[in-house]
Amino acid sequence: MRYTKSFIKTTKQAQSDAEIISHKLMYRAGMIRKLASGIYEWLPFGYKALKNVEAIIRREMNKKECQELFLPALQPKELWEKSGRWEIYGKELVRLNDRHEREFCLGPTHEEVITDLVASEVSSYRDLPVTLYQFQTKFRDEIRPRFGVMRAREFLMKDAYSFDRTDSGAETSYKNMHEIYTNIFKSCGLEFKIVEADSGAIGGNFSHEFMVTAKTGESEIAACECGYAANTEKAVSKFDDAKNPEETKNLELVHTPNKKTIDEISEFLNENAKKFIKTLIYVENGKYCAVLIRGDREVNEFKLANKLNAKDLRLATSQEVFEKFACETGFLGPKDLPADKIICDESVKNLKNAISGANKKDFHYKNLNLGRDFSSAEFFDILLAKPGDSCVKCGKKLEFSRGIEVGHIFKLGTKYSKAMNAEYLDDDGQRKSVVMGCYGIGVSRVVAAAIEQNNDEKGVIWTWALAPYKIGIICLDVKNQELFEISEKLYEKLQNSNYDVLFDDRDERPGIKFNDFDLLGIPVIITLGKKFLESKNLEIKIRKTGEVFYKTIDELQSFISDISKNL
RNA sequence: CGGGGUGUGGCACAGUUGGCUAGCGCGCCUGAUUUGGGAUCAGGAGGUCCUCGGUUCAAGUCCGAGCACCCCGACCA
Repeated sequence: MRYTKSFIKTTKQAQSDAEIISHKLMYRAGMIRKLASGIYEWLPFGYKALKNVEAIIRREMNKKECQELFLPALQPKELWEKSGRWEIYGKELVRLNDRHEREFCLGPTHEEVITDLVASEVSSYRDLPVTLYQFQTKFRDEIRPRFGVMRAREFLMKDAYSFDRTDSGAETSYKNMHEIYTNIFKSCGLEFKIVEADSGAIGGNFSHEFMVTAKTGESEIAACECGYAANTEKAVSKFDDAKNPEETKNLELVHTPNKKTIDEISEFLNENAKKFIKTLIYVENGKYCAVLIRGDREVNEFKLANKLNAKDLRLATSQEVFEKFACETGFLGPKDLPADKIICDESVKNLKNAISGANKKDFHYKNLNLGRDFSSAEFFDILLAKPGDSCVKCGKKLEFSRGIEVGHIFKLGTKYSKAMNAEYLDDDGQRKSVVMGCYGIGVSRVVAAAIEQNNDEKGVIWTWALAPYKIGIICLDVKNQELFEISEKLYEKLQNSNYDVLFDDRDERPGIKFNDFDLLGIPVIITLGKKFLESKNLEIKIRKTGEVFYKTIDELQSFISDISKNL
C-alpha cells in the first residue's frame, strides 16, 4: 500500500474518553472509530489486523477437522423459548420485531441456532463427533460498554460447537479444542495463560479461560509453577491456617468507641487482624445472610454466590443493616445475631478466643469461641485468594498476575441438546442426546489485547503474525527522483514476494514519517535517504527492539525471513 | 438500573456577573522557505454552541424537559 493512497489517519491526540492504552492507540493509529456507545467502525488498518487474527484461527481450526459455517445473526424468539433463555437472558439480549410484529433477537451467542440445526441434520451415531464453527458479529447490550472494542455491544467472535456421542467423547473434543486454542494464541505471538474458570451462566462443568497477560488486564490470575492456574474468581488456595493450642477463655465485652474497621480495632486492642471474625451481611431475595470470615481476609463473592446458588447476591447497605439488626456495621458479630442464615468461611474454623462485634454500638466481644458462643454454621471455602497463599496442589507460593480473557472453552453436556431435542440413534438402537461443548474467541478483543500487551510510549508494537503491514518503507525525500525510484522498486519487489508492505511516498518531513510508523507499529521499517545513496546500504529498524541493521538490497529478503521468526 | 459528570469546527479545549463579528491549540487547504525524529512564516476553509421549549431588549451562558455520551458498581469473548 502506498501511503498516499491509503485511508490511514493517524492523530496525535486520542478521544478524551479513551481510558486504556489499547483504546487510545487504536484510535490514534486510525484502526477504529466510534459510531455509538460500544459500537465501532473498523478502518482498513485495524481491519487488516482483525483479518489476520481470523485467518490464524481459521487455519488452526481447519487443521483439526473443524468445519466453518455461517449462521444468522437474526434469530426467532421461538428458538430461544425452547432453551428457556428468552426469559433468563435479560436485557443484554437485543430484541426486535419484524413488520408482522414477530419477535426476534440479534444473537449474543449461537447455541440455540446450532443445536437446532444439528438436531435436524444429525440422526445417527455415525454422524458424530462433529465440530462446527463460525465467525459472527455478536450483539450484547452490555450495561456498560467500555475500553473501546474490549467490551463492545457489537463485536466479532469465533464460536465453535462440538457434538459428541458420549461424555468421554465430549472430553476428547474439549481437549482437542484446548490444544487448538493453545496453537492459535501461540501463532498470534502472544503471551498467554490458561486458567481454570467459573463456568458462569452458560452452564456446564468443565471450563478454561485463555488469558492474554497484560498488567492492565481486567481479570486477576493466580498461578503456580506446578501448572495450576485459575481466575481468582475461582482460585482455591491454602492460607496460613493453624490450630490454636490456647485454652478457651471467658467471653469478655470490651468498650471500643468509634472503632469500626478491622484496622482501627486491631490497633486499638493491639491484636492481630487474624484474631478477628469479620461479619458481612449479604442480601439475596430479601433474606439476610451473615458471612463470617477471618479479619485479614476478603470474601470471594463469586464463590459465595455459587455456594448459595444465588442469582442476585449483594452486600447489604449500611442502612439495611441498621434496620434489620438495629446496629451499625462495624459492630456486628455472630453471637446472638438474628440473621436468616449464617455462613462460615473455612478460615474461621480454627479461630480460638476470637474478637468480633457485639451487635451493640461501640462494643466488641473478646474470646469468642465457635460452638460455645455461636453456632457452627455451614462451612464453605469462600475465600478470595491473595498473595502469600499457597497452591492447593503442590504447596508452593502462588504467583498473581493480570490478564485479558480472549478465549473461553466449556464442556456443556446435554443442557442444550435436551432442550432442543438434539438426539441421535446409537448402535444399541437407543435414542440419546448429543453431548456438547462450546468454545469462543473474542476476535476483536484479541486485537485490543495484543496491543495492550505490546506497546511503548511511541505506539503499537505488532507481532509479526498480526501486523497489518509487515514491512514499512520510508522514502525520506520523494522529490529526489533517483531515491524515489529505488524506493518504489523495492516496494514492488517486496510486494511481489508476498509481503504486506506500507510504502511511505508522502512528501512529508522525516519526523512525521518516523513517528507515524512507530505509532502504527510496523515490525520492520526500512529507511531510504541520502545515506542510502552514499552507502547503498538499507537501514532496517526493528520496531520491537529498536535495533538497526544495514543490508544491501540483495541481502534484504533472507534477512527479513530470518528476523521475522523472532517477531 | 443506582451514584457522579459532560455535551461548543475532524480531535482536544476556553468562553467571566447574560452583551457586540464565538475563540485557542492540533489537524485540514494554498504559497514560500525548509527536509534523518511531529518545522517556520503568510493567507484560507470549516460551527444547527446536543434538541425542543421558556425567561429576557439580548442566551453558548439563566430555567425546564428530553436526548446522547463518559466515569464508579453487577455482566462477559
